[in-house]
Amino acid sequence: MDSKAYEAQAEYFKALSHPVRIKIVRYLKEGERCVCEIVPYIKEEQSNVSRHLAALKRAGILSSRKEGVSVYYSIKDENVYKVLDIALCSMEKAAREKVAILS
Amino acid sequence: MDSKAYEAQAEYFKALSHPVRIKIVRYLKEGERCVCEIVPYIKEEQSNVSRHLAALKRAGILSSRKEGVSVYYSIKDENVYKVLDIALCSMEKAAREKVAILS
DNA sequence: ATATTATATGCGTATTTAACCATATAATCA
DNA sequence: TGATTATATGGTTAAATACGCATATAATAT
Repeated sequence: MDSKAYEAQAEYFKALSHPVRIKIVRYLKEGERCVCEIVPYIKEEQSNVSRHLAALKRAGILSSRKEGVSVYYSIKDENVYKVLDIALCSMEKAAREKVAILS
Repeated sequence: MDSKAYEAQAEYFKALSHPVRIKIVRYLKEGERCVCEIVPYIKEEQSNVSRHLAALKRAGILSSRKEGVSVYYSIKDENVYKVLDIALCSMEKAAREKVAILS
């Protein structure tokens, strides 16, 4: 594995390294949503959400489709949920171990 | 899932969002290594590597153990390799699709 | 043609991150 | 004790990121 590969992988995780972006990805598990649905769900500035969506798209995690005046975003590859779930699992395990150590 | 959980997950991915840290994690797949082995492998400043190691430890991805003057780092939970591998897989898939579209 | 709505983008700023260099700390050895 | 080695940390700086506000763009409706 060469240095470009490490950089590419780092980019992928960088896209997932913000709570708003994690929240967006999880929200889209139910299916594609347009920006006008995502913004009120996320409860952040529209321009801010727009940039987070762009970041996720750049990383290849989301894709988008324009319909009239609306833009619909969706998950490009369901594997991202495996990534999220395994990470969560691992974190829960670590947290439980910490509890065990402290009690 | 509440906002703290999104932040915690984001922290985990932030720890993986740098090429040097990915490289360190992959290197440690073979087993624990001391800083004096990791630094020459990574070929970056010792202080720089030390901080990357600290970041991975803070995120709960690595643990460390002191033996004499040396500090040995190791993977805390092998699940991180599932995370890395699935992410890589997903990226490869996206890249192959791009090739298909362009040809 | 004008107004309206949905989304994206430019700009300024504050915060965070990464890197380097120098130095502190801690363990071992002579 | 003093020197040496391994690792971590303080300070500085440059670059990247996140955010808000204002505005551009593009599609639709009147």
